[in-house]
Amino acid sequence: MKQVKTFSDYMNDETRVSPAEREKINFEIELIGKMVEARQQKGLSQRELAEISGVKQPAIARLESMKTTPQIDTLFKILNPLGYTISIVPLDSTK
Amino acid sequence: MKQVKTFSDYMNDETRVSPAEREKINFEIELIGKMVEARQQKGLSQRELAEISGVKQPAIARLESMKTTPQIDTLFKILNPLGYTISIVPLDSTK
DNA sequence: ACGGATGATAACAAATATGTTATCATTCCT
DNA sequence: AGGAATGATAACATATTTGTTATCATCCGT
Repeated sequence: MKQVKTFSDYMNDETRVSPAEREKINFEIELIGKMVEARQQKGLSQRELAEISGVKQPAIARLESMKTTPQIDTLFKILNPLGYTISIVPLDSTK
Repeated sequence: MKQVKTFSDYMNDETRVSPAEREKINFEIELIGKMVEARQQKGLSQRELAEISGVKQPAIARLESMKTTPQIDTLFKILNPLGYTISIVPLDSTK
């Protein structure tokens, strides 16, 4: 049994988390961070972003508190007015 | 009001689409292209990729023929063994 | 011609996200 | 204190994707 001391240890343990799951978790952390930061930096409330993006305020709240993982169309609806998009990149380009 | 479900519906819809919808279309084009190309370049059949990724063959077929838009966890499950991941980038960095 | 592999599709169940509406606790301002 | 704004949450309906299982047509090699 491996000793798990940190979050990184947990994330790097492939017996518990697959590489794809790790990618997803890292992506969500990055997503929520940029999403919340950009929204607040633009001085927008969840309700205002809801009006602009077309995604309802409860859905935004659920996403920001990581209760749910967004669908791709929801992702673009929210990221677009915040000045972001997503792109596909080779795995080794992120190291 | 027309129901828009697939990429074909987008292409056959002459009405305007929002910026977020356009981002989604571009993303899906990029995704399917790289997904199919990488799979074939690795000499993998849909069934083999299904075993490796954990995503069932019918689901892969639906995605490659753009019948459905993947969920984010499905996206990572498929892209990871093909050597890709996705990242969040500023909008102007894609021009 | 035959058998195997391949991609596509059908039908239904299960899982998950979002819409909708309402409400709540907290913070902030007057 | 009072009121408005904010983020979070509840409950339920709706929409969409995926799992599951089976089947089909086509192509390819023997």
